[in-house]
Amino acid sequence: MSEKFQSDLLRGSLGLMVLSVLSNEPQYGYSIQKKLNLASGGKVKLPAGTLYPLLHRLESDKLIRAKWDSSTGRRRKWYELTAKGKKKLVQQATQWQQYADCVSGLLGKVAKAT
Amino acid sequence: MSEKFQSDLLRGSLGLMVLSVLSNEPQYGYSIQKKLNLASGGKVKLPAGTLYPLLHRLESDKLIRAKWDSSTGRRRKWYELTAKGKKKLVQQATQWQQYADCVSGLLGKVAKAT
DNA sequence: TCCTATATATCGCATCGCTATACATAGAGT
DNA sequence: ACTCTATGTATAGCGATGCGATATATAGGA
Repeated sequence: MSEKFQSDLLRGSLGLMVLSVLSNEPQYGYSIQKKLNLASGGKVKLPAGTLYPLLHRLESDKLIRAKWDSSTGRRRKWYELTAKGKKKLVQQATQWQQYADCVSGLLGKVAKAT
Repeated sequence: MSEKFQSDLLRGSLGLMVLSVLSNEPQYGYSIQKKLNLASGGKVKLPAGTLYPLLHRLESDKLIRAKWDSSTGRRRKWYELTAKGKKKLVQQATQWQQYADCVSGLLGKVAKAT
């Protein structure tokens, strides 16, 4: 139970989900990984090889901002949303909902047949 | 208005949408293109460079079956679902709905803030 | 005659999720 | 003291695929 979603489904929404997690409070990579896994009921398991390059992309796009912290013994890189990131989050969330509604609409008949 | 969705969103659901269109009745490539565009309110504009390779993939996966027809003057390649394709359609539609619900759930707070 | 729509096809680029690999430390169990 | 697991970040390279560009061919209308 709680199988993983196929990779292709994640395309185009992983960045959005990460931004969403960060909208509540600053997080570091590993905590984002755990939060997403938990919040999705174990369905979204971000491997490190996906997570960190993604965070780097979001940072170079100025959607998030990074800050190292070693004061707690553990060396962690904390991320927080930038103003641009907050705007992007709302924008993309809206677009995602539209897209999901669109696909659901197209699948309407199929879904009923289930 | 009626902008196109970004490419990455389409990943993992384009095949599903094509199967869905074919579930009603056999179609040829160009008609699938037009149907999807229409059914999505102009939001899904499948370029030929996406459509035909996709159809070839679905065919080599035995999800659809092709048959040339030149009797109408126009040379057309008609596609129809195989039994395997019908099964796959239901399966993928179900998974897509689960995924969409999952993402929507994660975006809940953001959506409300809109 | 020319232009647009119809109809299918392929090449090669760019993107990005993932596996594999690497490195480093904290803390618990033996 | 030692080992094992969890924590924590990082990159190289592979594979899949959407898309722009390009090619080819024909029907039908202006």
